[in-house]
Amino acid sequence: MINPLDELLGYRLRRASAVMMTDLARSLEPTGLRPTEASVLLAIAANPAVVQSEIGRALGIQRANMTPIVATLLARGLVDRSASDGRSKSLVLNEWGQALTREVKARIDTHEAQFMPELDADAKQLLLAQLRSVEGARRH
Amino acid sequence: MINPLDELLGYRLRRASAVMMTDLARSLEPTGLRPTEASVLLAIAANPAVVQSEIGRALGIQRANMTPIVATLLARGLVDRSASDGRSKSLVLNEWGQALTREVKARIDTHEAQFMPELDADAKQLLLAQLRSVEGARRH
DNA sequence: TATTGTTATACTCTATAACTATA
DNA sequence: TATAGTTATAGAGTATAACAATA
Repeated sequence: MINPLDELLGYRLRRASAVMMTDLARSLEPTGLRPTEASVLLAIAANPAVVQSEIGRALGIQRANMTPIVATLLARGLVDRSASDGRSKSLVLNEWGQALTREVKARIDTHEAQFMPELDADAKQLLLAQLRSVEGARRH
Repeated sequence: MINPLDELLGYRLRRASAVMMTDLARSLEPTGLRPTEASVLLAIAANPAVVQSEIGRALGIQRANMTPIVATLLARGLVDRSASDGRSKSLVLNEWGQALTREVKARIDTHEAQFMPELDADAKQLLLAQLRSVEGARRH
């Protein structure tokens, strides 16, 4: 059967992304984290005392959707939260969060390596740059 | 703020794909079709009398999820369905479906062009090939 | 036995609107 | 007025299991 979408950038991105997301979800399963939760965990790890809404802006997650994600990380005892000013709340990883972050990073590294077998460092950087350029070509 | 996901292929694919999917949905809005429905429409157009389950296999849509998509296309009067054998059902576009397909193709072309400003034909083919290779590197 | 299509259902991610409290 | 966080809700896409009808 002819697939008329084969040559479409948007379609290829969607399929490639779906494959990697499915594999990532499976790779993270032993940590009990979903991809979105893991991405927030890594963002907190890289930016101690960051404010919740700022993570959302950086990761493209809306404020309203950050709430249950952070609630999950708090409920699992990975993150500590304290008032930054009266309305903002700073997030930091505690000891368990840091330990789990190391495991998450290792699992993501293994996962990523599965999908870039034949690309050298330069080709990988070019590919990432092209993807950023696609993302940045957003229409307004 | 540092985004520790910036260099991850999976993350860049996800973000780029999300941007294009959002724009595609908006580009298709005047047709009343969602991206998934449009993709099935194009698949039928390219493969007259194709069977429903085969479209699903080609597009990565499960049988169970094809049912409501095809039902929408039937309800909109774009597609005709007839028994292929006792259990399979052949799908063809009728006159309205063909007309809407032309509009969908035009809108997708415009949409795609927005996101590949500086790539020549060779670079585009290379990029598509890399995305196929990512997709094919699926673990089992 | 395997396949087609269907139904029902659940989960993940995303989107919007409205509310409070603080700045 | 604008921002941070919350709540509630809806939609779109995807996933699985079970079923009837047919190959």
